[in-house]
Amino acid sequence: MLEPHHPDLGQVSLAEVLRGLSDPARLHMVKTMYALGECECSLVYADLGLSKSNASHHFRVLRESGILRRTQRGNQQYATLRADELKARFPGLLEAVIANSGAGSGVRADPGPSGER
Amino acid sequence: MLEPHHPDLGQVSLAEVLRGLSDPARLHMVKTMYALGECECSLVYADLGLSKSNASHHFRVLRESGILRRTQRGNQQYATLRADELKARFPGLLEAVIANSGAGSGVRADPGPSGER
DNA sequence: TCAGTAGTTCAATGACCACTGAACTAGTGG
DNA sequence: CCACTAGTTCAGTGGTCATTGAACTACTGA
Repeated sequence: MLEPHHPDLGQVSLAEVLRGLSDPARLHMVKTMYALGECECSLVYADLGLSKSNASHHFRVLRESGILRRTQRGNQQYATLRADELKARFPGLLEAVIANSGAGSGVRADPGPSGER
Repeated sequence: MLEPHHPDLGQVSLAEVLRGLSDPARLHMVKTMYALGECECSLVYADLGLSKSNASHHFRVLRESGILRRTQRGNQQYATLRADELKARFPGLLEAVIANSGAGSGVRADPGPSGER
């Protein structure tokens, strides 16, 4: 398998990183990786109920946003947050996201009235 | 004109806020508002080259993500970052975004010769 | 009343996104 | 060689997004 491309973080804009983080499933994945360090992909999305192909999609988005790095060992893919690089490029951002990704931050409590338009 | 709806920040998820911030134009708007405090909408998007309707769209996204508050005085709409509320709800996040929204964060930079990695 | 200003709403367009299931690739171990 | 496991790629679907231009609302000042 071809080594997937990992962008130079210097080339990644803040907006792109935020876009990568702006999905509840991906936030959950990031949080898990932050807690576990390098880990098998299956571990990251096991409790998320994502299908294989959907998980693969989200991993790709995160990789292309510069948020994680993937490596292969044997039969399995491993994923690692590019935590140090992110902290160097966007100081305080990852810390804030991790600190605020707890309960109540990824899921809304109430659908909201959506009373307009 | 009907008062627009401003969501309770307690109901807004981190993913939604990140989504609101994940566009270069909106990041720019947020940065401008952070620097200027309450200000006329026209000031916020004047140097962005956004059309009126497009700017109105982005203001609505930011409002619905809980990022800003809009008020009307006379003929003009004013926009204010909900900075204190955001800092209370997602500590460190707004600070990190503002601090990293400078040059090179919203727009891809030139590759740069001192290539690393 | 009338023109001008400020901004919203609407319909439409093209792009992209999340998600699915099926087909595919690649490594592991019998 | 064969099945098994782990994950990717592909085509397609429905939904949302950014953007535009035109029509509309609402306030202001002459």
